Amino acid sequence: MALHKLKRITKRPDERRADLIRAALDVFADKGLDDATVADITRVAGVAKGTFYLYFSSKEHLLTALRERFVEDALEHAATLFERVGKEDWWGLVDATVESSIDFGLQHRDSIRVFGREGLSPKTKEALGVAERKLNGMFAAGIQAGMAAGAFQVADPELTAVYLHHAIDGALMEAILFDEDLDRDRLVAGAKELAHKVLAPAPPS
Amino acid sequence: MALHKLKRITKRPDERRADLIRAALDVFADKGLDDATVADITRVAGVAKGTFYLYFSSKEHLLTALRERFVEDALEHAATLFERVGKEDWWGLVDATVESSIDFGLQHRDSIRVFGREGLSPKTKEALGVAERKLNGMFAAGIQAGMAAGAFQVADPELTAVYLHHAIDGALMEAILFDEDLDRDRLVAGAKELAHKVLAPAPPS
Amino acid sequence: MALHKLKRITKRPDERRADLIRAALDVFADKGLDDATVADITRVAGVAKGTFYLYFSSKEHLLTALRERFVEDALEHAATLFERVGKEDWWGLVDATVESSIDFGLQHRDSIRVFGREGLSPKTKEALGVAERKLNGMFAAGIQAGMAAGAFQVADPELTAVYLHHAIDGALMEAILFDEDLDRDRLVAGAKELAHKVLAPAPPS
Amino acid sequence: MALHKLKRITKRPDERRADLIRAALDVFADKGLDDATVADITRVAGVAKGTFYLYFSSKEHLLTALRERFVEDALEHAATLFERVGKEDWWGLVDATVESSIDFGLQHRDSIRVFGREGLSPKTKEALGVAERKLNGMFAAGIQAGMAAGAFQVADPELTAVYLHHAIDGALMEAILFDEDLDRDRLVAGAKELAHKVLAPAPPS
DNA sequence: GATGAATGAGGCTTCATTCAT
DNA sequence: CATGAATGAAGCCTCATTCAT
Repeated sequence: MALHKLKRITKRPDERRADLIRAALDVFADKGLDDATVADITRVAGVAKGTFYLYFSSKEHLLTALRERFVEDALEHAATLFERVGKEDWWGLVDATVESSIDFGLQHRDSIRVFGREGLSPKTKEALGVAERKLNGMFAAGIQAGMAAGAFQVADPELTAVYLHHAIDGALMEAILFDEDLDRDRLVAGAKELAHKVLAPAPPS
Repeated sequence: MALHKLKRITKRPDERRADLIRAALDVFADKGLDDATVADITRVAGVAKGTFYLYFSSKEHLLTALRERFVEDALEHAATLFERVGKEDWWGLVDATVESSIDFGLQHRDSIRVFGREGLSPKTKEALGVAERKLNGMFAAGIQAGMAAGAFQVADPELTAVYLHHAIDGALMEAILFDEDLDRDRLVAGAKELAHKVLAPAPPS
Repeated sequence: MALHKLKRITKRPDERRADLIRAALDVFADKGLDDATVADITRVAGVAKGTFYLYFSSKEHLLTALRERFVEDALEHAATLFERVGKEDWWGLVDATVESSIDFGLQHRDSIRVFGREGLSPKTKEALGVAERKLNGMFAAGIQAGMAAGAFQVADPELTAVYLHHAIDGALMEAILFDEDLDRDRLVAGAKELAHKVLAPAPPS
Repeated sequence: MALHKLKRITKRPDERRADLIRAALDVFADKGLDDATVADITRVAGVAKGTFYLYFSSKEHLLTALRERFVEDALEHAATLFERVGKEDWWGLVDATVESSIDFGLQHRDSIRVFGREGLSPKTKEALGVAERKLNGMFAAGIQAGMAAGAFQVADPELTAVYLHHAIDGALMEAILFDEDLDRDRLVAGAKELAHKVLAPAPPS
């Protein structure tokens, strides 16, 4: 009678869940949010299709979970940086922010691959747009603080925050997506130079 | 109540085709490439589903056609700018390039909404990646020419091209996608300032 | 205003109709009844799609027309042969029947290609089945007449008619469908030999 | 009244697969290869439409599977017969071959109904044509062996194989398709008589 | 917990037929 | 008479989700 269903490994729920998330990130990065199927994910995770629904109530919920985790991480990271505003040397802060942002991106390449790309698609506009705006707000506030302190000088702090953010983010994403072996240090050095030039007060000319 | 069968209207093929392209761009921008259905497009275009296939052999082919048209336009636009390199005042050229790029983006908001967003997704990576690289190459070449002429000074011209490109592109896209009423002039002024600061030789300090 | 719709040739209705029938036979033979589209037919016939419906009220009707014409021809051909029964030498009649049948098939290869093949499919079962039975009946009657006259001798005249009919028909069809250059004389000689052996009285042993 | 959602029944894959094949053969026989829809098949099999694709990747693949199975069976059957060539009494062999062929056809009436009919249509020409030719080759070889042994005598062994094959096959198919109650023994007796007469050496006359 | 067979809504595409020009 | 753009029903196939084991 016994059909000998071999492999029927039971794992701790959080492990299983982690497996599935890892697999999902993999597959999403590889095929895109829409082309990735639940079957793809479970295959990569090495579980049966039904198992997916033991951990996530739908594909959409998994996405939301992933997105939220990523957004939280990003905001937390930004908050950590922001806390240092005013407490230390402005240019050191700029360097630290730039470097830390790039490293944050590199540490989260998986999520970046997924959300950076389709982060602006209609479905996720709302979700990520808000976070994006918060980030921009924090950076803009930092710039303004630096201006108030006489360290920086830009005509339009908010817009500058947006430009710097997209410069670094966009380049990072391009590097992650296309460069097989991207040069982290080159990226960092370039971004620092960029930020310095942009934020520096105009020479007395 | 019944708004059925509003009598069949025949149009010249190029008009119908244009209708469909307009509708497609609309719908794609609205729902995203994958969530947009052929039925959505034909509904917006005011034709029957079968009519779509009189003009495009598949949803995929329409996408390709749209993408190619957009890429061609963008490359042509860049080529036009590039032709002016070396023939005129460098800073005037920078301003013109920045302004023209933003205006190009605004004129093509529809395509930007569609391709800017999902332009880096796995399915279109190949297609748009190549064009992106060409654009970057042209901008980098322009920067190098300016450096050779002693007008600009940057440590890493290629990377600078990438950063500037993404700064302007990203900000433009964000503006197009989120700002109900985006301020073109503010965007242009900010981008000019950005480019000037980034490309200007360091002051003798 | 005038769009200069060039080619708008008007032909005599019967010519047009003949063109369409020729084209249809071609296309049906080439792609099969179901895979052949009305568009295929009109393209081959060199007319617009709408024109088809000026001459046939539907694809089905065209098929019916074709089928009927073919069946009529076949029955008439058989009737002609049958009229000679009893009026002449039995073996000469056999030879003439065999030869004439093969030649009839070769002259109608187009129809054979179409109807021989799908003639037994559910849709046409009724239509061609009846004709087939009539033909068999006539051949069987001929054989019985020959037996009554002492010329032939078979155990089961009806079944023999069926066997002979399929032998010749099947081989002919196979030749038409697969043999690039089928040897009509070889086919005829073989069929005559076959018929003679089958109908000849058993030797006194 | 409502016969909806009769609770989902899970079966062993091979059973389900067999159900679907049975249903497919039924439906194909009933409506023809092209007019049969996947929905027809699943309705007869008593499953949802999607279930079909759990077992066959497309309608076309199912057809291929069915066809291959049938061709294999037929070739194997012929091979079995052919092995006996030369090892036993020639006329006994003829009788056995004829009888076995008819019985094979009757056992496979389902497939015959489907493939016999549309076996020569353009789409399957290639697939079945090759097998047909192989079969003919084997029968021709058998006849030639019998001639070499002095048992048979025909002018054109290859052509004779073709004629005999089509005589029996065609009659069998006609019987299967049209005769509600076909008389197997009559068919066998007639075919034996036919084969004997055709293969027998001419009387010294 | 885990499995994977089963489901069915919904998307893409074809093509016989219609109809305004 | 002739055209060919337009229609929409109908077929194939995918995949998120459910459920019996």
